[in-house]
Amino acid sequence: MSSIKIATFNVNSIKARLPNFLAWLKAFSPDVVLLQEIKCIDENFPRLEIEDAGYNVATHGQKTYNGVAILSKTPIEDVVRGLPGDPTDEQARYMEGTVYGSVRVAAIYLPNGNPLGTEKFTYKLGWMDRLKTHIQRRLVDEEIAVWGGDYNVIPTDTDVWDPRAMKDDALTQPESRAKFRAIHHLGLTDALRSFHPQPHLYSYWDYQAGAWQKDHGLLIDHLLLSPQAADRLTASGIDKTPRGQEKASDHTPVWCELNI
DNA sequence: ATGCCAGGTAACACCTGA
Repeated sequence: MSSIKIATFNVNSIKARLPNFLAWLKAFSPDVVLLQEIKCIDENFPRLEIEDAGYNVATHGQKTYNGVAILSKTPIEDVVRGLPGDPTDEQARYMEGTVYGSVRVAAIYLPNGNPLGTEKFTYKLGWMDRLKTHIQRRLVDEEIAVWGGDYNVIPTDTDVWDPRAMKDDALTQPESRAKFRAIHHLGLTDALRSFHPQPHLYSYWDYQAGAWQKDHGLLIDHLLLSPQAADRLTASGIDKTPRGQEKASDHTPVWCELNI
């Protein structure tokens, strides 16, 4: 029996983050990484640099916005790009692959949904319905599976520094929270919360208004585990180190460790 | 009430983010 560390990290542009990200890979040595907001097409992903660091790479990018990727120290098999359920959806926000032979992982960049009252919020809610339907279908396979990423949902009022500051935000709306709960309650386990139930743990701090220095954060990056993955969960956490560095992403990695 | 900061694109301003 050995264990693997799986981390999710919204890098806010892989090209802008490359030196920081390579330093983090070396220091933290995750076995699998789920990336969001790579903000480039597949051809422009810095594949060689990341392969040189010891990782296999699978990408699902697009120009300027969004984009997800999976990195693994082992080959990435059976890659599927895009979230099923809407053939007209061209935004690169979802991909899956199998790592370590039998661990199914998905990288998720759920729509932000702001501002309320626009088609952006409608798109967010529709995307969440599609995600729930898809996960429900995948759970039938009883695989060791991890759905990790930037869910753009603050699950409860204790997952934000001041709920009043976010009360009109798509991330805290009852509809957003209800759909997140519906996904969670399919039988998934929140890896972070299994070991760290305390309030006011954050994975995101705005660049503006000194949010990092004041610890005015949000918890929006989550790792949801199938029962078969949860049975193997041994540790989890948030690595705040990258957020404190120069040229940081506004997010920081959330990770879990599984026995395989 | 709004902008604050950061990244990308394209162009020397605007869009998006959460």
